[in-house]
Amino acid sequence: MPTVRLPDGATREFPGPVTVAEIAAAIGPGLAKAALAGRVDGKLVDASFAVNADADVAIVTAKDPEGLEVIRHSTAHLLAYAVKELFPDAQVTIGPVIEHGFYYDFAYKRPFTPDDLGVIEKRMAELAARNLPVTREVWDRDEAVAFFESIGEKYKAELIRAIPAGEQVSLYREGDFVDLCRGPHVPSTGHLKVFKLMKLAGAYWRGDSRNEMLQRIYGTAWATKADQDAHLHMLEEAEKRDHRKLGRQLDLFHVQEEAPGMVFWHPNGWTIWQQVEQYMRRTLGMNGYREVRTPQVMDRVLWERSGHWENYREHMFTTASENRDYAVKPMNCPGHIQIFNQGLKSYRDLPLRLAEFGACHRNEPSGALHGIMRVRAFTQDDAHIFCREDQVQDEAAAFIDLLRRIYADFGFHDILIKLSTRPEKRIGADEAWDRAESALMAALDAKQLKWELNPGEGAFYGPKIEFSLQDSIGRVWQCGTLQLDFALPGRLGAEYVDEDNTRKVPVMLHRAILGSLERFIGILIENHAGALPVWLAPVQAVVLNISEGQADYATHVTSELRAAGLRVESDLRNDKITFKIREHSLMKLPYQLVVGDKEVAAGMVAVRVRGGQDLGQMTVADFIRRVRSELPAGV
RNA sequence: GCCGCUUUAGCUCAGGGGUAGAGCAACCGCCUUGUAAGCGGUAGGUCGUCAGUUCGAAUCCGACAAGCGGCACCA
Repeated sequence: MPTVRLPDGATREFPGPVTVAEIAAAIGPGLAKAALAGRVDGKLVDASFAVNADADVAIVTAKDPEGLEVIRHSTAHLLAYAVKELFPDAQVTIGPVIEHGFYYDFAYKRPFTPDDLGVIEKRMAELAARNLPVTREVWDRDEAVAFFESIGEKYKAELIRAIPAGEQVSLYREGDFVDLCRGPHVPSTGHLKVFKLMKLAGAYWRGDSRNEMLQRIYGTAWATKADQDAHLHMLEEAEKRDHRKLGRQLDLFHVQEEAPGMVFWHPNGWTIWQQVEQYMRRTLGMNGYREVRTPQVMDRVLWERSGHWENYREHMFTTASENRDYAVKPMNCPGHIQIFNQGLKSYRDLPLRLAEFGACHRNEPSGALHGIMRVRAFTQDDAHIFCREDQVQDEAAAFIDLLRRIYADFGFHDILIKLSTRPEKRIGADEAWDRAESALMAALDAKQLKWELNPGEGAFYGPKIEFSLQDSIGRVWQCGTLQLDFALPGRLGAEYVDEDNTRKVPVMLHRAILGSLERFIGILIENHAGALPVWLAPVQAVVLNISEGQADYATHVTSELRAAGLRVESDLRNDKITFKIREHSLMKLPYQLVVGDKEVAAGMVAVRVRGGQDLGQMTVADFIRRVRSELPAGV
């Protein structure tokens, strides 16, 4: 006589064992139809799961987040079913739920084509329309291995073999298709109504590049058509923000075949860069950093001492001259240590903060390159803080404050923080790791910041904090980093004289806020969809004359604004004002200043804001005040 | 690096074994213009590169390169 307690607190008694589906039916026919799965004492189960003792039970429908997951998971199975029907000798592997959908990896003798995708999707729709029941079976592990081997599914057999012997495994059957799966799944394929296959890709078996490559099919699935349409619409919007597309449209930069992974910055793009760099330079200067510059190319011997030659050789561009080998720097730290090493340092010199807009080259694998986000030549807002161990916490705290102020100036307020602690392979004594990790934690906790622990993910030379920001469409970008380094200063011979007149090796903090400027500017472009805030916009305003008669006045206004430090162009072309406005609107300029005979007579400008709002006439001085009022406090 | 796809005019793209097409941009005229495209004309490409099949290749085959989507990588 199980008593079932529902989420609203109501209880119901049943005469004997009762399935989740039956409970739903007892509550109402609408819920019975909508029931996809159940939650029994917190555990997600199939609708067919029998409750035979008192329990908390919730009916899971497409409206619940778990329900949507079940739909996506079952749609992945439906995909595998359709593929097996169409391509019987394809082998199935895994098909998990991911954000917005699912994927399924197959092994097949020939690549799937985009045409196949359409055929598969059609078959999926047919199988869904047949509303085939999806049933759960429990098998003995060894029998399951034997079964999958007998039907030629060697990947599945391998997966099950990894499960401890003697355990039972669950299989799900729909029509002629049987798959190993933990479940739960929808009760029948008819619940799978809204899905779309999105793309084909290669993926390594078990995620290991030493293994063979499988073919992955990505799909999206939703509870309602409207949800899916909204998702597809969001993808279109994201595509419009693509920095590669906007980079061309707004004439910011280009890349070309002869320099893969390296950016040609055009005047507009370089202006953005300069705004970012100069802002960072000012801000670092106000926060106790000294800027330096170190060589691009240094002798192999130095890279051998730093350990790079041994560990990161494939990622370094090298060159040779007069029997000497050189490498183009992939990082700035060895160079900064050379500067630290010039002249004996005292503990009184610490902390010493050396900053560099360091142009680095890393020979990234060709497949990793992506627009200006992942490149081979990039510039970091890099700095290294040399300090005593007892200064780490204060330095970390000051860095976190600085980082948050800078992100806020760029309009990013949602920051995600992860602390990565000692990995298995590491150098340095455990006591040093204890102290370093707790110093970083203390610095975070002192700010009352929320952070996540990433155990074992630190660098071999020290723990680190990673800072990610969230953009206007919710995407997360890891930009900032703070890494403790116990190793490199010692390797490269850095030391200082401490209070007790003994020589000690300083602790070094590697830190960056924006990360790579290339990538950060890419993020800014996508975040703002190209419509950069006034302080970053390459051209802040354009002065447009209506007809030739106002050309002199327009030129005069332009030079007045430039004298005030604004980035202003004039457009005196002999075109209709509507045409010129359209062009500059497409270029996403923050302001367009229209001057006709009325403005000349009044000594004013008619101000049009990006987006179309007409502010009417104002004086040039008022316009300058308005623009200045829009700059962030830190700029 | 691996799998798949793509590469035609400055841009966006159509075409497809018989020596290339549109729109926009550019250039030249006309129009002197009031808040997102005025009108007319001209010019522009050895169809990514190399090699093959063919009487003939931008088109078919192959190699390479770059880009794109993933995977792996991201010190």
